Amino acid sequence: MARQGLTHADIINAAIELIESEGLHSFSLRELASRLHIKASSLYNHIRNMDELYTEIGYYAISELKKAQLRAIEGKERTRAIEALADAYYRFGKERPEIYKVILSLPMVKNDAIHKAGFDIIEPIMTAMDGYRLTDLQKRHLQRVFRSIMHGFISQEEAGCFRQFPEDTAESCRMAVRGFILLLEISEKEARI
Amino acid sequence: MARQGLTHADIINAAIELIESEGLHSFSLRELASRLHIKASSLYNHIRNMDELYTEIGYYAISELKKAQLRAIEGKERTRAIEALADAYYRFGKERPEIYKVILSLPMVKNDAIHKAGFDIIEPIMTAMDGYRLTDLQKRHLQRVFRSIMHGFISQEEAGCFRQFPEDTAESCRMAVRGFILLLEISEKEARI
DNA sequence: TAAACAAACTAACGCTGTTAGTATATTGTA
DNA sequence: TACAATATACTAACAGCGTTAGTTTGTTTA
Repeated sequence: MARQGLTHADIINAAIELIESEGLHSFSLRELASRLHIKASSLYNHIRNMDELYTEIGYYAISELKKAQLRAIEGKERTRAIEALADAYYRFGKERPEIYKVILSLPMVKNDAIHKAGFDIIEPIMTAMDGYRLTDLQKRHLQRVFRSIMHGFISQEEAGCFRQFPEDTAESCRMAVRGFILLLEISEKEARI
Repeated sequence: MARQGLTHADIINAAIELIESEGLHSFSLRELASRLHIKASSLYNHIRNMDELYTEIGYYAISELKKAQLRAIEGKERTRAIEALADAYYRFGKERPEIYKVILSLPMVKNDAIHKAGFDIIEPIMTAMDGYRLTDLQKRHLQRVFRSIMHGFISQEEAGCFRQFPEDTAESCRMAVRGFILLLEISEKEARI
């Protein structure tokens, strides 16, 4: 009754908005339904269940993060590209922490869609490393290193794990990125041997 | 009735055991109570609420991680100390992933107990850096870098975020640690200027 | 205009953390 | 030893959660 022609996309968008404004922790289907002026059970006409909703939001988050990173490295090479990439990642994590968290909750089971999402995650860093003469094996290890540094930084800062000292965390992050660049440079030298 | 003289510690220990065996995700007070052959409401004679239970388990996890790290670096210096520290951290995360996760859920509000726990987290890496001639400011930044790398690695591997390639993740982790050691070495040179 | 479909509904189930009120076993004290 | 106090268990219930079944109703298609 009082049908409003809600689409699947409307549901996802409303869910993203709600998660970003109220936090992932307090998100619920009943609250989402209430925002859309329907009952929770009516959501099931548009989504299969909560897990799939999270999965879709996770895909969205990954694609947004990817876009931000690709935009950041456009036209840049080597050190400048890596620094810009790290900066874009860091800003995404700080500006959209709730959406960022959803990525980690993705069920990384061998599934075609998740397989693609996995490669969307690594594409920016892989591209940014193009300017370095590295073997594929080195790149496969090094992209993990980069992602560990960035994810570790964002999630710990968000959780309040860096509050022991007042020093600027962005500065600590730049230091971490510098360590990664050093690693790229020596890996490059070793690859030539 | 049929009183069994349960103590606060019994509850915490049973909770830890249950989380480690069944996973943090499926943990519930009713399941915990069932394992102890009491009703869920009876738990409230021993704990204030679930948040406080998690907080205590988080303290436990931090102290275990700290012990493992301090044991690992005993008698070691510089590169060997850092590598041993990283290895101990990595193994803790792999062997006790469910308990490890609880640390991140700790409410890092300014509170005396949590303040102490925060310093328990950084003590091992701070000690391991003793062999390097660094300024206090450098150490405060660098401990964040180390923790980011290690936490980023553990949490992403646990979440399945490193499954794009078959390469050994432990090898990727050693590479990350090598980058951190490079950073320590260059920071040391800069500190002498 | 009738049939098919889509999108909403109500009601309920089993799960969750949590509280109030009650009974009983253990412990401390006179 | 007897009595009071305390601690530990209980039952019953509440509000919230995700989810399902069955039903009504508006819209679209034939």
